[in-house]
Amino acid sequence: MGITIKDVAKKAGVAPSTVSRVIADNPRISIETKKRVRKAMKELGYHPNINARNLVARSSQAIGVIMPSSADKALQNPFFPEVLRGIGSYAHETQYSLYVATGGNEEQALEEVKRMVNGNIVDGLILLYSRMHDPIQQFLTEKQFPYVIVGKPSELENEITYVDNDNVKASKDLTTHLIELGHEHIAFIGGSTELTVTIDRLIGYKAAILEANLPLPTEYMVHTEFLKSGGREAVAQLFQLEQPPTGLVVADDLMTLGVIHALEEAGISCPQDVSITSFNNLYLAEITTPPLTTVDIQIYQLGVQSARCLIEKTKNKEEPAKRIIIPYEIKYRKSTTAIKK
Amino acid sequence: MGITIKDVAKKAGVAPSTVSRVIADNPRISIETKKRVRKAMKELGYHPNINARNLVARSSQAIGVIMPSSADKALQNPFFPEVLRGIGSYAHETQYSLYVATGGNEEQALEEVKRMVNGNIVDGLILLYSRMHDPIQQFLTEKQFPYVIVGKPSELENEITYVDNDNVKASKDLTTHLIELGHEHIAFIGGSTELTVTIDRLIGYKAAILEANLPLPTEYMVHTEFLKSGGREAVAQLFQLEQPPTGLVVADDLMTLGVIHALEEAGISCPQDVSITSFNNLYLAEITTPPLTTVDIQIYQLGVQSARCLIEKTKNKEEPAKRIIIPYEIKYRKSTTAIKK
DNA sequence: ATGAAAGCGCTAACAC
DNA sequence: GTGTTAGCGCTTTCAT
Repeated sequence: MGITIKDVAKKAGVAPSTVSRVIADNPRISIETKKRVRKAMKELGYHPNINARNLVARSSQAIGVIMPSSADKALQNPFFPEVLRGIGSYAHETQYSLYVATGGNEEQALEEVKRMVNGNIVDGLILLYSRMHDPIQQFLTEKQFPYVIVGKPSELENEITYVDNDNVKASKDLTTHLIELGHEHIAFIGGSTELTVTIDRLIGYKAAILEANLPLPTEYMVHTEFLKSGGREAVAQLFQLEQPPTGLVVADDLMTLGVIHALEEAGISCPQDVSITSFNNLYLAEITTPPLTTVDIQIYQLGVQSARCLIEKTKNKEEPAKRIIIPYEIKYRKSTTAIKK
Repeated sequence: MGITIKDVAKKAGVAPSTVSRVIADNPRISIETKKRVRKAMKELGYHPNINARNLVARSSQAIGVIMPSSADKALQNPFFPEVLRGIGSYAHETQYSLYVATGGNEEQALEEVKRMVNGNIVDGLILLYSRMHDPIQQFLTEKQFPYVIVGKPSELENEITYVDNDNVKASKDLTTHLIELGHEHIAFIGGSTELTVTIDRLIGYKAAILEANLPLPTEYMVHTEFLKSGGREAVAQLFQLEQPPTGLVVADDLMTLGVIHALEEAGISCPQDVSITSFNNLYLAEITTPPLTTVDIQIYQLGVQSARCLIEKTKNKEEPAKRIIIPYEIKYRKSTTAIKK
């Protein structure tokens, strides 16, 4: 089963190596033989065996994508298919294949990574999350295996290539927007503090608040599991306070959906009673009630650029670590409004 | 770079073939040599080169997953990461790797499929969509390449293995539920009529309506692009009618989100003015306002079972085509209520 | 129970 | 320009 390079060679009346060179489009082969060989390939329906090629080339022309371990529901976030689409697009362009690992739990994820790396299945990896004390990162760093992070590394920031937004600034902008609308009581709802993205967005929020000389009670900074129970607890906590917030910075659109729902249940409506700002500009940010003022972080581009970086890196191992910052754009919609006096 | 089977053989004082047999856990090797060889592998940090193995085995221990071409926003549907998680879980268990292709457009998707199939990159494919006149399916069928569909094939139903829900029945149940709540004017909002899933859900809807001897004006069956513009047109169309519906069967939770939003804009509220039923039980179905009555189609299981079928099939090419029907469960929530008299 | 050797399909020196 | 040949790392007869 399967036409090989030899069959083509025979049919075209040349040596196998010539066929190989034609495939590689080696300039030292005459145009005429190229034509003849290509014709033979067509007629026989030849397709190169990637495994054989990779075996000798010691590379796989494939990159791996590691999703966050799926114990939590975070994977249901449309963020992931969207980055994947970006990565896939660049991979396709450059003829790379795309492996994914959706580790059930942390341990399984590590196993998969080891399999991919040790088995020469992929030339490099993209991590779609960034956590502190991540055994996968440790493993890759030790092995000196090429990888890039979508998001910001929690440590060794200068030694790891990553693709990210300026989340601090974006968050600050968002908060400042609320301040400019007259809000003086602004709270922050974020995901796990283990995630660097949460931390950055928190920092930006704090910076804006402090700069404006507004109060910053610790009760205004709430962290909830990324999706679980839709931010209900967060809302409960915040709106029981003596001085409940009138503005909210929420770290993710999907979380915001939960927040809005919890608010409605509590009889608080957006934007009349509370203005909400959010992150990611998922498709659903436009079709919620109200549509969300949110940061478009260009998820697709995050994907494309991470793939680009990684592939560069696998081709040139000496490529220095770099950071790529993807610009963001705030989409102003109906979930924010000026404070009523 | 890389420890090979030879290094292990030398260190353990055996022949390479013996090491190979140890890896395969061949019973004809004595326990003692096995131990010795395994020890050597550990000490050297040996890992088999998958490419070499696959080259001789003529298999890749990998399966490919084809997403729908991402031109539309459908990919942002959390359905996809969720099936992927299911597939990945089974693949991991069985030590298979997972390739994905997120074709930009139809043509690119076909290219990727050809690359995967012809290059021996994968042993089989899972299609995460089912469309009429799909060139990818045609290609695979011609090649006799193993594949399974998540969803129902539009043709050759008995010759293709697929994993699906009983969408007709589920849709009928949903519609009947509305009827039992006293609704007499029930409309259907579905996605593209090219998708078999839409068709099945439409059939179920119709069956229930007819069985109850209710009117079934053609204006009550609306098809909109799966996500685009959040069902706004659909809503506009339906609620301009002389007799607007009081019950809605919508083919997807994410679409429903758009529908609810459009309704609110039009001053129609759910469930007071219109009851809504939906499909998929995405995470967000619980955190919308109101929470949705929706069919839990067990997306994760769809993934697991499709992987299981496919892997069985790649191992035994004679495995007959079969259909696996995953049970569903209707989640009754607040988006449906009895009609007010 | 183990070793020797051939070969999977391809590429890359090295010849000429 | 093109052919010859030697592997890449592994599995798998065929011997012993």
